[in-house]
Amino acid sequence: MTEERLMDKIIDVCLRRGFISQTAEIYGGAGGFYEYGPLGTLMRQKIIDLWRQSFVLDEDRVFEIKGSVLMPESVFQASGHLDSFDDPLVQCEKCKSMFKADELIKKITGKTAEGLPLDDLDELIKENQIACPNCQGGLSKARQFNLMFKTEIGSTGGINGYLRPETAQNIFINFKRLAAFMRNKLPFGIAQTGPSFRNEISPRNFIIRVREFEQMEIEMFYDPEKENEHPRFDEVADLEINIVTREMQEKGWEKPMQVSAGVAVAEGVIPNQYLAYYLAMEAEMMRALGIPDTEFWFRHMQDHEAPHYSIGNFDLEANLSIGHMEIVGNALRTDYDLMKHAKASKSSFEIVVDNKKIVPHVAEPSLGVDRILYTVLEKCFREDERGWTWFQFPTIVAPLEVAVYPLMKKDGLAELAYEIHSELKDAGYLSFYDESGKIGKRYARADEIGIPYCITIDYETKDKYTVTMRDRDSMKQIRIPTEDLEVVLGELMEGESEFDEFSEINKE
RNA sequence: GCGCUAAUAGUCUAGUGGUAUGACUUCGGCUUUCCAAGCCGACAACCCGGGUUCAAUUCCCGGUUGGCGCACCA
Repeated sequence: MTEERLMDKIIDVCLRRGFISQTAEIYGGAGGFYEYGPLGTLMRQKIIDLWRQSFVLDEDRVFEIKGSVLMPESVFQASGHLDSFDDPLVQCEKCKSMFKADELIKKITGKTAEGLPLDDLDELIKENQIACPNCQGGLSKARQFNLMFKTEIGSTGGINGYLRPETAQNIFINFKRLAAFMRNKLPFGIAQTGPSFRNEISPRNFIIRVREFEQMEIEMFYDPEKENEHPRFDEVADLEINIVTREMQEKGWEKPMQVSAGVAVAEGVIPNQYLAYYLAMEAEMMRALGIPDTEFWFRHMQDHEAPHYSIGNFDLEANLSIGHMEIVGNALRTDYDLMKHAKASKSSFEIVVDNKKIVPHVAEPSLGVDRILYTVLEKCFREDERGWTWFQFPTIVAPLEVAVYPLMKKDGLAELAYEIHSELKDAGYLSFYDESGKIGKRYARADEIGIPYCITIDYETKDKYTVTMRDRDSMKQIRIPTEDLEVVLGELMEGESEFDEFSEINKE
């Protein structure tokens, strides 16, 4: 196939129409960093708003915080993030185990190798014929893994600081105050959105694998004894989700298992209600964003794939043109983080439940804004045989919601159209006004960036106080009284009425 | 991070040891009473640094960024 890749087509539109571009482009760029333009920013905000509404504001015992992006070394020392990745590592070519090069050399030879350059470490490994301690396999060359961005805090560089590799840590280290705010009663959740940073070895695939990314996370704290007493689980129990179990992965499989959240917990497919609740919520959110059920599943990660803090991840994987890609991670972090921070900070993170002191367990849905946004772009992308493209965005994620056009500039139509546009903006719609060129071209421009509705003002608007409204997906047009415009638009956007319910006007 | 490969207007491209082709887009004008029409005009580019050369966008070296493969991916 010499056909242009879907991702390239999407990148093309993103560049031309103000969605996304590379950071520091005029200076040659910086790998793994992207800038969101006017339309990209509007979409991002809508995705975050949608999440905030259903995952935070609709809940009684979930609150959002905003933590610091840069934190002192001690935080990541305790969390375990620093341990494995601030040192030169070697990897076994055979069993793929990773080892700290300097520690391995010291263990075998007794010589201190700390702080040596990579070449010297390689030399020592070769000289002493050091092999993999597990399987005796050959070792790779030493490599520096700085997966966290390091800096110094204070003008004289008093202590080391790191950009956070996940937003979650702010929540764990503030646990005492947050628990007090929640009056030391379980369950409760703390949410956070914001940027996280990972100095990826090899950024790839546009905004999929990047070094700065936006997360939407919740740490849901619950009593492990009551892991199947989620207060609102019955509201999602009947929702269907697609799951790929570990067993299916071992035996081979063709289609994911479709099962309701309730049945999945009852049959032990998903470990508990707290995790299952979020899988169901995420599936609902994906559907709302225009990503069909058939295009994603939740995969139970194999043991060796799960992060160091999780006893089992269910990742939401989307069926993208570049293969299945994790766009949401759902982890069971148990009491791992609270225990680590309690020990390191000499604090106590216990909560009294039924006269017993317990350390809460944590279920964590971690959604990547950038990856979700890219998935929306791919799944809403449409192209016809002429090569014209458009985005079939649901209104809830469309960067602009309505475009207002005068059929022509003259005879006062432009002024009238601008007035209607202003009123729509005042009413809270994301409206866009354009009077240049021919009407057909303006429709095409609107389609390309996925504006769901276009309003055209013509002579009948002046004479009979009606406007035409054009539906992006069907290209059908209806004529409605100007005074009904805001209401009709609202009903269409909320899905309370269908475009077909209104009388269609015939095209020439 | 390794290997291969590429880099020319906003986008896609042609081409060259003597400053660069075309299309689309954008903007202005004419035309135009509902789906990228037409006509006129305008704006706008050789990734960065060094070397060779009288002269480098072109050749060489290094870097950056992208793509593919491997590896990695909390």
